[in-house]
Amino acid sequence: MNSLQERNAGFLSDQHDHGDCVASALEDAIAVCGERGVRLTPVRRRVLEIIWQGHRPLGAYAILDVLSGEGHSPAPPTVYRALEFLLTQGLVHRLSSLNAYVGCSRPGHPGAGQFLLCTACGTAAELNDPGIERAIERGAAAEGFVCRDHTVEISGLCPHCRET
Amino acid sequence: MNSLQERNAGFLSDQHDHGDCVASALEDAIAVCGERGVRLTPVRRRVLEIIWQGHRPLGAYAILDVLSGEGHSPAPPTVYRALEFLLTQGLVHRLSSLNAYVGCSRPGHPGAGQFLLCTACGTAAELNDPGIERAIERGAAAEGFVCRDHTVEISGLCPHCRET
DNA sequence: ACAGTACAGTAATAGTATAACAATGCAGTT
DNA sequence: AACTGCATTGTTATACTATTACTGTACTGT
Repeated sequence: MNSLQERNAGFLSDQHDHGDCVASALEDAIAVCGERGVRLTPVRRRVLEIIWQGHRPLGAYAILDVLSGEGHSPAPPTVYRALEFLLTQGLVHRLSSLNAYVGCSRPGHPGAGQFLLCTACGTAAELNDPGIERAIERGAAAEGFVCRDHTVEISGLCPHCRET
Repeated sequence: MNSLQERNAGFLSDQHDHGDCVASALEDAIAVCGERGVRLTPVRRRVLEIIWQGHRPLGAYAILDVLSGEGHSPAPPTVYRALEFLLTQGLVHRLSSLNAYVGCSRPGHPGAGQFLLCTACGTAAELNDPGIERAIERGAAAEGFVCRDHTVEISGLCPHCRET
């Protein structure tokens, strides 16, 4: 199977088996958590799966709704705690311009990534573009600013939607 | 008087007369609104002033608190409507990673800008860095994505705070 | 079995933002 | 000056996002 990174990078084009994509994300998450000695508990795992169901960012309460439809019906803190764990482990990202969460295409790797958000279909694609990162680092350094983290969310039209 | 852009760009260094900076922002706003035939009403003007009181991004409810301390006591929609107007006219920016609002250093110019957010002192500096913008445009184009808008919020330490 | 710790459940509440409708006020016309 | 139309603001209620604080449960190592 291709790496998740390869799969996800190409998902805006048409060769994309999404079933594999979710399964692959989960495998990677299990591996990452195993290496680090942290526990991917059932709730955390289920939240990660739900997020990976689509390439659309999902709000915390949308995740909660899915869980509620499964007899589970947890309260908000349960979901937020799972999200916090997944964020800490680098398994999901938070998109602050949408108040929503999306799977990380390079589980366990450091770095914030950049996101292409289609305003028409709602999909999010992750970039890890060294050119963008360098430009940001330079721009910050020119002001004497030390960069610790960054949020880059680009909204527009994905290849599919720009044609319609 | 220097242009607002010049003043603001240099505000992380030490030559910065903040009184002038607010006055200048207000003058520019009046000019921009005049040219466009839109009305900078008292509420809108006051909200803009409050935002320009500091280079710290301010939440909508913090603005509301300031207004309440002036006998005014408006409800949230009043503030949000003023903010919406100011955003539309390019007089303020919203920082979605902070749910907060900050004055625009190039009132009336198009473009989203990039922000340096100091996690120690809370100041926000705006960049309009063509290098970052080009890198983003390229990264998006490489995925066949049409870029309409972007959010770039860089957190870290400003020149003052990195020394302590 | 036991203690210690991490995890999840639960209830309440804080913080951010908007919908819907009523009232007011300004601009241009008669 | 009175009238009309539209932009603006007031007001109430509510939606949406997130966290605090406290309780209970289950896994880990001894």
